[in-house]
Amino acid sequence: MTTRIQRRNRRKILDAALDVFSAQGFRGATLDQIAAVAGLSKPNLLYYFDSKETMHRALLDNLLDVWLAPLHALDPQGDPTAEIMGYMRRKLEMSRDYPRESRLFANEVLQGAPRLSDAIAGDLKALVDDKAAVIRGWSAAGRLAPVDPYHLIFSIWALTQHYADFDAQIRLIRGETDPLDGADAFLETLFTRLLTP
Amino acid sequence: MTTRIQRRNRRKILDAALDVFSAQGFRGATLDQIAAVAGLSKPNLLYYFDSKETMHRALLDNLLDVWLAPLHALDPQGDPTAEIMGYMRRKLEMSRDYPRESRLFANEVLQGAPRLSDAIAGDLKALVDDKAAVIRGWSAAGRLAPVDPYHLIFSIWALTQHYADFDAQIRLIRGETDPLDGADAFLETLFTRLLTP
DNA sequence: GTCTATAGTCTGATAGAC
DNA sequence: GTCTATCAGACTATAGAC
Repeated sequence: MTTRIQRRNRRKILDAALDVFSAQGFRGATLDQIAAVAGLSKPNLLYYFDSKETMHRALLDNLLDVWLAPLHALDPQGDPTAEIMGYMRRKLEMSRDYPRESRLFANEVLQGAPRLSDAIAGDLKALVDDKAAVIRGWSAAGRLAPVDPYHLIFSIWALTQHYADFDAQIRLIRGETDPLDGADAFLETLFTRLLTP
Repeated sequence: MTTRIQRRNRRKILDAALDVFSAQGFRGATLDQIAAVAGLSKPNLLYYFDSKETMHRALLDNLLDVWLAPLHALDPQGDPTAEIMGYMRRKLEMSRDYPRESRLFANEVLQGAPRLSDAIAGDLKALVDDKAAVIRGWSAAGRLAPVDPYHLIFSIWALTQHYADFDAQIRLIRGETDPLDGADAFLETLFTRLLTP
């Protein structure tokens, strides 16, 4: 039996954990920091989650569905250029709306994906292989410029996630300007020129 | 007076430290790991470097010169497209030849650039502002397609560093294929199409 | 210069009162 | 359910023999 208070506390803890894990990585984060952000005591955190590891796992499990959704939505029946541009736009929106999730993911992969290799080699690889075949078909039919579908997908990841993951650097270089200001127009031009047959 | 043995040991330690810091981040790394990789005892590490922090600093200081060199080499007198393509190629080579350095840098920036903000807001910003002005001039003169110079530079960083920083993910998706296989041809096409007036 | 031993601190997790 | 107190292990750094 789960009460309303329990659900609320679990959510508060996971939100604080996302704050800290995404900013410090798994080993860099401490339960003290998470407890402080959540406004709860350290033992209280461990009443809701068995361990630091469990907390982190819960975040990654939540993350993966959200992370795969935009690519999942790429429709083989749609217009090729419009579908890929739409995918790019959705990924850029995710960098704007969920920068912490992007950095949580980046921290993991950067450190060799120790807790994500199963998910990446499983669900993510299957999804990418599937959509890569669709894109290859579009190119072969002349409906899209000939491009390597894997590098195309990687380039969308790299360009959109960069704005969340390297936010600190971009801010220091651009000063007052919002890091994402002009990014959509730039990426729109970049991919339109690449994809038009 | 610095002996040959001292120089050799310092180099061995820094190489081991780069291995571990780039793979685990600053807090994730331990002196035990670095000592094991270097083949020295933990107190011996601290004979050559005052602290873990000092070791990390030494790596970052070395890194910055190497990191800025490719953009520094972008020549205002050269052919616009050739200069930018050359810069992109040099950055991609750095991802191939110095992936650990790329990940060391990525780890730092991802965690808010706590130890790099001065260098980024100083030397790096000055260099980027300088080269951005050059690129803007080229576009205004019609020698290059009109592009936002900052986003152009960010896109080169994002696309080239992605192959080093997200290497684990790319390997899991591509299997046997070398992550960088086909990357040069893809990026060549992408930027040629973007930059041609 | 390099080692073993260890001091002192931080951190994840548990015990037990309320 | 939530807290204070605390344990056990890991970690950075130092002391001191050789």
